Amino acid sequence: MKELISKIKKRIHVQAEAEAFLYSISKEKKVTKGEILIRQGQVVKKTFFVTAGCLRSYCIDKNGKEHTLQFAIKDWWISDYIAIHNNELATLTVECLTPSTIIEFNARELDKIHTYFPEFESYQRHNLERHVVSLHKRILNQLQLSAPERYDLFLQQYPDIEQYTRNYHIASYLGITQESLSRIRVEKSKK
Amino acid sequence: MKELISKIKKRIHVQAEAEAFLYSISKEKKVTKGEILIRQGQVVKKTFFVTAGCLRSYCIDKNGKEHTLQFAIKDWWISDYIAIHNNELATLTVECLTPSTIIEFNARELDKIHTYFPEFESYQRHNLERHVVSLHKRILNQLQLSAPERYDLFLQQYPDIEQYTRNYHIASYLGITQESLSRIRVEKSKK
DNA sequence: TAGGTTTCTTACCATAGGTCAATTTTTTCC
DNA sequence: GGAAAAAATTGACCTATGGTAAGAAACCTA
Repeated sequence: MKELISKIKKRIHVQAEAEAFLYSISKEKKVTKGEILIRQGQVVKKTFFVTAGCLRSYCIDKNGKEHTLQFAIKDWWISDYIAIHNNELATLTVECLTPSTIIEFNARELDKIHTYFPEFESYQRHNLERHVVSLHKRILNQLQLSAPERYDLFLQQYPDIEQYTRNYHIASYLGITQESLSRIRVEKSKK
Repeated sequence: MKELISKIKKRIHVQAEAEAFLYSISKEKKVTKGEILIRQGQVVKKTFFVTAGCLRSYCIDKNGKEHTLQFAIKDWWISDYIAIHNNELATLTVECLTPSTIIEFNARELDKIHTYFPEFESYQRHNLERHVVSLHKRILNQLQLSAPERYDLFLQQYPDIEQYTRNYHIASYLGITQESLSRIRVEKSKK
């Protein structure tokens, strides 16, 4: 929790009351590998800040295949924002990939911080802008790059993530099968 | 411009001063079909609100192929947010697809509205949240749907856009070639 | 409304990546 | 440390979509 607060403090002034509020609505938790924090089809109340380890969010399509939307490592937030924003049931599943430490927030409560402490508006707006930009880039990459190119870029962008993930997690993020990823890795190692 | 202000007023209170500020930094323009508002590689200073017609943003890859990131019709914003946010040269081109009316803003000036009139922070945060959600959905659709399914969904989501666009605009949004889209349309009409 | 340009369609072939199944390797956990 | 489970690899084959090129249709614009 200290990490999160000091991260916020780098960008805005955090009053003692705001800090206390954040503490009051959060709970630090250790989660084990394989634990499911949000399950597709259920009500989503929580959002998570990762302080150690790695989580991912994914959806399961009509053929039972998984598609990874996001990985979250230290200092990232993860939840099902589609469900939270639209007030719908979860379309995503959030799964813990390694033993991790997270801070759990009630999403509705957390949202109130913008009302109580308006300086958080600008903090959050900035975060969302950054997020939008990274999503724009991801979409453009998906449209214009081949599978091997996307994999190379992924390794650059997330150099540390392979230690946490299985190959099929990465494949399902890149939009290919694990078999294809395996072949791409073989080709790459030949060079 | 009235449309934009009344749109904002639906969500927050807009002081007369804020309204005046918006007027002072904007310019309503008519643009013709084919006009380029932002060109890949150039400095991006402006952001556009569409009041009539249709624009799109796209990038050109190393093989010269276009990939559409976004269409913008009435009441949508469009620019190269990657460039604006990262203070880089444009990676996108913004092109006018039909005769359109737009309101042009200097992006830096517009950003100041959040400082001068903090109630716009929450307005903008809400917009960004919605945008993030729609981008999440687009990524998931791209990962899990076939080309014909993506096309069907596109027609549902943008029922009016076909009147403005050429088929290859849509194809490049869906991540397929115009020839493939043509074949998909033939199959669809057979049913 | 003619002539040129752009867009769309179609046919044929090519290919990236998918599917399935068998095998090997790695991880898990008692 | 070793059995069982999970993950990764590999090979043979398949399929959705891409590439190319040519002709048809649509659309500007004079």
